[in-house]
Amino acid sequence: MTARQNFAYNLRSLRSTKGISQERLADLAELHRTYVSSVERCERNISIDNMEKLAAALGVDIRDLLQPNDNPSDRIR
Amino acid sequence: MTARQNFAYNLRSLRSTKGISQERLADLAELHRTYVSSVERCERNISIDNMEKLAAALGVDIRDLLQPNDNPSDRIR
DNA sequence: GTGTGACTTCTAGTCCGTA
DNA sequence: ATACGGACTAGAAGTCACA
Repeated sequence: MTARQNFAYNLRSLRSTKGISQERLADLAELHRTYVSSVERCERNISIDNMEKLAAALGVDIRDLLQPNDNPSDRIR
Repeated sequence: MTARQNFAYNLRSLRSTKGISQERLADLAELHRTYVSSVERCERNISIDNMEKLAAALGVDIRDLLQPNDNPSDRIR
């Protein structure tokens, strides 16, 4: 369970809870749609500035996106 | 008070509380001494992987390094 | 022990497309 | 609405010499 995996999982989870699309989130955070997609798929080593942008776009604290969770898919890796 | 500023401040603060040098921390985290220095001075837009390395080296949770604080120097900026 | 500028290598991040 | 690929540019990673 890396920080990156937690971030990816929480991002997707929070985003869909709020009912917004990757595209919309990307716009709000001023990032590219495909980039948000790759972050959620845990492919990217995101920087702190962009983590903050995404957190702000979702209206949460950056630490909320780093909260440990035990999503099954992470355990597989 | 950006996430970056919080991280920088907490890193330095926690590190010196533990009484270890930048050099020692860098070794523990497998990063370069001058890189740690520049992160503490808020010059670098550090990535999540390196944040995790530093947190692990200090024996704390990554979220502890993102805790908001009201250090005076940040207010000046 | 730390700060800093300069530098190269590597990847983050964008933009175009297809499915 | 999302995944994924290729090609590209911006910027982070990583190192060094010197103060």
